[in-house]
Amino acid sequence: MSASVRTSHDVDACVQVDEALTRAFGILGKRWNALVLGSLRFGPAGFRELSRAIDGLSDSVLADRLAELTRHQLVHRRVDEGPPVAVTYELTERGRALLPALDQISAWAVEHLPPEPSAQ
Amino acid sequence: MSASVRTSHDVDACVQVDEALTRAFGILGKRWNALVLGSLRFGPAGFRELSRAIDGLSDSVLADRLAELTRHQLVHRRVDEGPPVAVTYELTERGRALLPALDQISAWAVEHLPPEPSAQ
DNA sequence: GATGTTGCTTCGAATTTCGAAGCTGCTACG
DNA sequence: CGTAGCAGCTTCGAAATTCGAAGCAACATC
Repeated sequence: MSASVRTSHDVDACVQVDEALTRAFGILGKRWNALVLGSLRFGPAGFRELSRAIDGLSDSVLADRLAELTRHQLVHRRVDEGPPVAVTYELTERGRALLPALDQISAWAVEHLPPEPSAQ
Repeated sequence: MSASVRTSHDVDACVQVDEALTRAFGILGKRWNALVLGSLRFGPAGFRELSRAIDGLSDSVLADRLAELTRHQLVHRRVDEGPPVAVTYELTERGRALLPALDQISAWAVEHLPPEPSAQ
């Protein structure tokens, strides 16, 4: 192994551990994905509903994010052929499994992250 | 108020709940932040060390991310005036408080997120 | 049939992210 | 001394992403 000087600990070892984290934040690390999942936390919702619920998110990006989350099978796109065709997005089991983690992050923000941009 | 048709539940109510999540993912939702925090999980590390540990992250972005995380007081920048000046980054208490959540996300990825980009 | 709502898509512009290179300060080698 | 190397960044355009506004088809409401 290319063992060079280690100042404190072997950082290279983290790379393995972080592989799962890298995969997770390949999805969650995009600007609105976690918020979309968070908005679906309490039940299914339609496109326009989500668009209004998440402030600052444009339609084009929302469509992109929903497609991505659907592709990763975190949300499911259900089409109800009415006549008034209605599209509903809801979390899959995979998506629901992520909710406890999101709750924990939310709790962390409440406890440790001040509302101001850290200006205090 | 503009109360329109609700298909399933009142999504507007989520906005309040998601405020903490929004704040959290204002930081974690940027492309490398969570990985940087994850790399500091096991102890302090230097700039170059982090640069090599996180594959694909360029120096310019790393500097940006470290500055941001430092501004939010998630990491602490310690300067050891040698003569060989050494800079060390380490998690603050606020940053350490986030680790359990990151571990949970990592565990979720191991259980629910296949290594392939959802192609299975 | 005029207006409004839903579920998107397309467009060009603004913002962000990127990699490569460069710079200072120090050590090590010869 | 001279060259080489490493640490810790900063600067620079180029590429990728994100943005808001507008448009469109299908339907409901007035």
